[in-house]
Amino acid sequence: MKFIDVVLPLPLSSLFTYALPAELQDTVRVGCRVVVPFGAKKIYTAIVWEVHGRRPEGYAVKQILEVLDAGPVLLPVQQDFWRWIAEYYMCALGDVYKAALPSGMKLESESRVALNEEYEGGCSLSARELAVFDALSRKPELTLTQLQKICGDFKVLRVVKGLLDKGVLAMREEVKRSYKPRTEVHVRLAEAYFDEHRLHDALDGLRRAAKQQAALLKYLDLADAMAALRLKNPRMLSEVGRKQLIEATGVTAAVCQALVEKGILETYAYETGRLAHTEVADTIGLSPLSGAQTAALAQIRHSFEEHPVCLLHGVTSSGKTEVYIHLIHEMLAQGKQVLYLVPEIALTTQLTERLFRVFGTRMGVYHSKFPDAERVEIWQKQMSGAPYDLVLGVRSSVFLPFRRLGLVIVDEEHEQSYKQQEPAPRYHARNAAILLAQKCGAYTLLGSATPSLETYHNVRTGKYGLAELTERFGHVQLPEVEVVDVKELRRKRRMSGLFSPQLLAEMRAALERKEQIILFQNRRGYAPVVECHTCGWVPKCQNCDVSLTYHKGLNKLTCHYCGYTCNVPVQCPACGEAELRQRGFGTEKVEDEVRGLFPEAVVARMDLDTTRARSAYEHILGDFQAGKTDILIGTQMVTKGLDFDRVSVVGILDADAMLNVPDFRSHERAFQLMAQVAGRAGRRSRRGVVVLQTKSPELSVVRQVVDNDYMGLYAAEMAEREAFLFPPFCRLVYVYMKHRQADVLERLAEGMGQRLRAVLGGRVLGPDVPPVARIQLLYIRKLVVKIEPGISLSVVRRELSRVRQELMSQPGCNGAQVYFDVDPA
DNA sequence: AGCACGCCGACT
DNA sequence: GTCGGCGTGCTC
Repeated sequence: MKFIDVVLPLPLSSLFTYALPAELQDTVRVGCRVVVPFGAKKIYTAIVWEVHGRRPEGYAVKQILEVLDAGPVLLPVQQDFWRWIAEYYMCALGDVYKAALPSGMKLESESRVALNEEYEGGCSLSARELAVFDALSRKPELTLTQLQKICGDFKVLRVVKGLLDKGVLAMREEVKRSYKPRTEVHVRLAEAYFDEHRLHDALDGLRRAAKQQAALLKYLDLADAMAALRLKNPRMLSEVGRKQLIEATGVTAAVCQALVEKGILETYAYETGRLAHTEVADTIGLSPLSGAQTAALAQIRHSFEEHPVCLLHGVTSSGKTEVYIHLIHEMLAQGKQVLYLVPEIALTTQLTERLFRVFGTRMGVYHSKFPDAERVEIWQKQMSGAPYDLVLGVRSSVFLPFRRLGLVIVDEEHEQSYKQQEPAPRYHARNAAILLAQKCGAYTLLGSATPSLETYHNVRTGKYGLAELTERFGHVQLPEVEVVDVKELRRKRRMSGLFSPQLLAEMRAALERKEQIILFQNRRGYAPVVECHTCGWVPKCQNCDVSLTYHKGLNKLTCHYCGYTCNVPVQCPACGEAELRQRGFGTEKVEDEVRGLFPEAVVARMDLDTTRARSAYEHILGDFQAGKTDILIGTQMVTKGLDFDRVSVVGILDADAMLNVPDFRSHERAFQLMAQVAGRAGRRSRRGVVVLQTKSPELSVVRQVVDNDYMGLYAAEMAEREAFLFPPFCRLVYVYMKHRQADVLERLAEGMGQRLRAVLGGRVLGPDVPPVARIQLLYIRKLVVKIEPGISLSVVRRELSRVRQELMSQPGCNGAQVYFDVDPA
């Protein structure tokens, strides 16, 4: 008897054991997907983790229902990788499974209910039961979700159960296959005609049907049929699409249909797949590198001789991409595969097209905005004998299978979007990629103009190698950064709304020269806070502990945490006065003012609100690149990896909004954002200008942005981090606790803090009330655990898990959530 | 995560 | 009295 241990797509850390029916003993292998029953009624797609012969004791083992794959969908190294993620980031293996596979590969069951045909009536039904009965009389079968929608005013499940007991209803579980291969109708010669004589007879018989005869001849031609016929081997026929045949013959579909009805040809479904097959016509070779780029490439190669990880530190617009391309080219020449990671928001057509021109169909793109079916096919292709050699992808593409991984590139390695926040696994794709590469014997190249302190620290301590690009491509100068003291100007009443005279002058000059402008404000909406002029009342979200943001376009107040939306009150509910005023500003207000100040300019705004639609992002960028837009206003979306040749002015409207974030990384992040957006300015012909508006021009970060002084920032920040013990001088684990009731949470958090301090002492700080203390009706508390070097992280993790277990098993903790964020971003 | 079982308030 | 609410614990 054989048994399998499987992973389920649930937040459960243990494996579950199932029995294999005798006929499946040999087909099931580690890494295959199987369908299993779980609990009273659910059915899940599980992954086979181990096949063994040990009968478990203490419970009745269930059998698996189905095997979905002939071979594994997962490589052994990925099993290792999943296990590492689960352990390191302190989550269940099932969480990793959920994040790793595209959802089309995880079928799940859904309950469907219908009237029981054997039911003969006679039961007296309650009003609710009648409602369910009526709904099912009209439709033959409904899912529980559909039924709930129809009978919205009560909990449908309980009623259904009652009716099941009475025999009125029947219920079944249906496994829905969400992934369907894309097919095309193809035609082939029917088997009966696979004989030259019979075929001749058939052709003769079509003498009076010239078009059918022509079509059949055309088919034989397209299918390369003669050789196949001679060797009597139907498998040698080439694939012929029905549409292809009709078009090539120049006839209507009816002609083809007639041949099918005569039984000469037959149709079948041919799986085409969704991935692009077309070879790119103008696949062009590599662009020659500049001297600096060549040197950087040599540094990288050299560095890889000693370190598996190398940082490419290159100023903005220094042409890092071209260096990557040459390196990728070398790797592919060695028969290796390359994974090229980019932040969520940087997957632009610009980059994709450039890579596509060089690597053509050897490259695949893995993006969460693409249809899931496409991601399924990329996964399948990676497991097949002819995988993509290069995958350009976002965070989750570290989970794709690679058999010959030689290099991982993590572009913009400092980007926060590499860290998954919610849900578990809260992994960092850069660090996960480094580990994956290590497991595969591959190299990792990290690229950034503004590396994270952690990475640069690793360079300094000799853990990572370093390559540098210190000049911009084509010797374009870095822009001049002009700092403007907004506080001073306000006092002198010289600000025009959000704009300083300096910024306005630069904008006017740029517009006159037909050059473009980028305005950066890292906050969306019109105003983040609305306030009663008289009593100071502020509208808050009813689910979260945050003020509501005013959106002028919608004329609504919305919560940026839960999406709650309401109308703007006509008068203050606290004091009855009618005058509400706005505090702070977002991109929408910037747009409003710009349109007022420059009515003749073409203005576009790019933030979460204007890029909801799939293609909006590309439209806005495309128009800007084509020069159709004069002024682009945006959040951090405008700071990423784009090269615009016509941008001569960048305005940073409110640096303080970034600098005042209560987080130990706020200055590092503000520097990164400002340096990146400043890097958008600068043309070949003339030096660009950045106007940096702030109320605190004296801050050293501001100085460092002006001087583009990364090393200055690094030194200053490292001193702070060392003095106050923050990464990279220690590791952090945040313990988050959430509960609907504030008092229960308070007790839980205190208990957790005390118990943790008992084992970890002063390394445990808090519990604290985080800046947003309540989200979606859940109150939040946070403990910070600082782990200095030399302390075993695995020991700490074990203690953390133990204490959570202990505390959660105490009564009164019902409904509480406790989770860990390891290496928080 | 779901889902069943089990224990207490407002209704036929 | 029961229907229906939610707290508790298990799922191979």
